[in-house]
Amino acid sequence: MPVQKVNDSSDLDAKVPAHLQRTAITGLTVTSDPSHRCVKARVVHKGPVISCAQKDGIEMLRAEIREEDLPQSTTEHTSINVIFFGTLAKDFSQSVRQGDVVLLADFTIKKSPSFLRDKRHPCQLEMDGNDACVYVCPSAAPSQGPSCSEAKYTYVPLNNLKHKTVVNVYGVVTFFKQPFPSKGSDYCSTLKITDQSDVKVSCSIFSKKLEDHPVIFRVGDIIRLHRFKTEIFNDSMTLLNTYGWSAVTFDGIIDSPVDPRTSSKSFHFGESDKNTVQELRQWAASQSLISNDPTVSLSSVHPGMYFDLTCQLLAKAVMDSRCILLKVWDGTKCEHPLLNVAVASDALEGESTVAKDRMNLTANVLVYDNHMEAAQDLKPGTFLRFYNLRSLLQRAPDQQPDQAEHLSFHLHGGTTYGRGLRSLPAGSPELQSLKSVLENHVDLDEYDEVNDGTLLEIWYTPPEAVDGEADTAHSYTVRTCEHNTQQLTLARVKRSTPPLSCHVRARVKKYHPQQLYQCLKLFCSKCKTMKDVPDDGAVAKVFRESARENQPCDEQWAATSSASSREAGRTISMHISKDMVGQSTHMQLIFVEGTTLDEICVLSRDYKNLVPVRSENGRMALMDLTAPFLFSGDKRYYGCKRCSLNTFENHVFTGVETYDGQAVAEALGVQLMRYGLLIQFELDDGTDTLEALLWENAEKFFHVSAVDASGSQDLQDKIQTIIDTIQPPQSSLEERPWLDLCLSVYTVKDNNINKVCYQITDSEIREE
DNA sequence: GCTTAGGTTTAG
Repeated sequence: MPVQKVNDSSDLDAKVPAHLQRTAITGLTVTSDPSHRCVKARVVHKGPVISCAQKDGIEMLRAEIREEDLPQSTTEHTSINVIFFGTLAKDFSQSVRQGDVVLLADFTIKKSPSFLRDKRHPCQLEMDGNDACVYVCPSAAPSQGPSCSEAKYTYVPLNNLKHKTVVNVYGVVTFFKQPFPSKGSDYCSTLKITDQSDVKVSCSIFSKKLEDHPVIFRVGDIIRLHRFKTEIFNDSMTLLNTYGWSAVTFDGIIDSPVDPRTSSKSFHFGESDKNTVQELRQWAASQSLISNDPTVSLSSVHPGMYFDLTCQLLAKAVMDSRCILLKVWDGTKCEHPLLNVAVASDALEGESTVAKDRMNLTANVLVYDNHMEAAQDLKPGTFLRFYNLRSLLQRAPDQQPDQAEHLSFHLHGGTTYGRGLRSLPAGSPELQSLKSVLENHVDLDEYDEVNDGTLLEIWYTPPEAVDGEADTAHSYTVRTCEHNTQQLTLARVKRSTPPLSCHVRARVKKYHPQQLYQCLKLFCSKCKTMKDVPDDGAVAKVFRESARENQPCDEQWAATSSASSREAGRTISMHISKDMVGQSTHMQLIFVEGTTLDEICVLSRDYKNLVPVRSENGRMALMDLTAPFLFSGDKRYYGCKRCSLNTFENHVFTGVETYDGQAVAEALGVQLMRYGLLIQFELDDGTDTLEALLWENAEKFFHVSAVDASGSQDLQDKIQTIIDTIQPPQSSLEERPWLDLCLSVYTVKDNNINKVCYQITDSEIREE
């Protein structure tokens, strides 16, 4: 039943239903039977509508009413607190002003929890929206309070606080701790605020509900406190929240929108508040408290610092009962190598950080003890801020003494210096610059995709027993990774869930291809096509077909010389750009037409860079891309048939000192296919066997460049020699050397079926 | 229902 209005105080008496009996406030006791009673009194205080923490956030409002028709002698317990709940609280807030006379019926009588403090009345009245009824007679004299329905608040400057009063204040936060569990029943926020008076006041806020605590992001935020009581502690004025309190915060950035941050559903906020906030922002900007901001980006972190870090969560993992790992970034590159922390892949929640790890962008933050509670709730993608984060140089357990130490980050237990963390809403104005930095890194995801063969996540698990010999015997390979992961048996690796990275020690049981020249592959980084290097028979056929019935082409830009071949009717032509005439043959890019494969091979002994071409309606065109598009000394460069445009746009290479496959490919509209080495090893460590690819890491593994190997028998022999060492012909498995390998376990989609693959990464042949 | 904290560094 809503609040009902009457025009005159005497009408209130008329409204009293016949069955109700008017009762004096002074006479109310806890044992009074409330039924059939009503009270009539003047509203002397009306509080704001607040949400009641103890009653599941139900709206409530507290008012104080005073009995007026009293004998002179009566002075005790003349006023009483009334609590309105639910819709009645809101209705009362809107319809009743301080100074109005009200008639209340169908209340319940409870013991007053604040009687010892306010000495008002041993009881309080509680009015529930469903049953209770309120009649109000608006006061004729508006002088009792402001004309608006909301009470107007006055704010006391911090240098004018008087002991034992309840006040409203505004201030700039100069220190704060995130809410932490007190030794009592509540969470406690402690903060220090200041204002234009330059007086600093400490403040403690107790509340069971975390969400009721002030939402402070950084020093410099503006805070408004309502109904805080003043107390002297250690000769200093302090503020403590008291019944009906509220806290509202704003960011301290000048000219940013004045957006109140609060969990309170109903709070007063008007034009004068806006002004106060803006004045405090202006004043704070001139104070040193802002310039002492401890916020630091990853790019300027140094070892041993305590600092605040604003960042985005990429992934997280619980390490043990007292530690949780948060992998974060802020888009800036750290000057010091960053420590990667070992994690069980099935315990890691969030995206892969491989690409960012490689670029030294991922900070691994170990969050301890009391901070785990806040860290556990964070979802990957969330923006967050660490307060009083510690950076330390650390040596990874398997790290060589001569390698640079890595930077680790610890959010130690405890709350001193405001140590803690909290999430930041994505729309927060102070996140805008961070977000634009992160957006500049979108290409990283593509990078990740290209390198999906090394979806490296670090694996941590107690090692299984590996047989003694394997543990200590000399290894023919050495791992070059810097992460710290335990060595696993192959059996354990096969039981694991990808993606993960691990260390294994195994022998080569078999390898494929047995004909090693077949391990040389061509790979298109654009469409990911991989193919064998065409054999000479196939290439020779393309040359023969192009040369047949070929009429030399005629291009304005080219100087051409032609000669008859041994075969009747076939002309061999060589074209060079006219502005290159007279240059050394090593500096010239020569377009060759009408030759056989054998002939261009002979020519390439004397001419460094040859592009085989044919004529198409008199114009120069590239040959079918089964053939190389460039012969450069011993090397042949191939283009991707799918991705090349063959635009032949820029045949002019003026001033180019050296040609490489990439530069020529770009000029001709060809998508270069890169050389790679691909070998599959069947590994065996006695517990199990598995097929591991050597692909992305193959050049490092053999210390051989694939493109160089393509034109060098010596380098191909070198690869053969290495293979013959790790798997000597006719040897038994036991005779073969052990290999220490870093292994990446990942899945690929093959015909829509997820297939687990193993790839050897970060491992090299030991060069004695 | 009352108390809690009251800034000042973990030690992984």
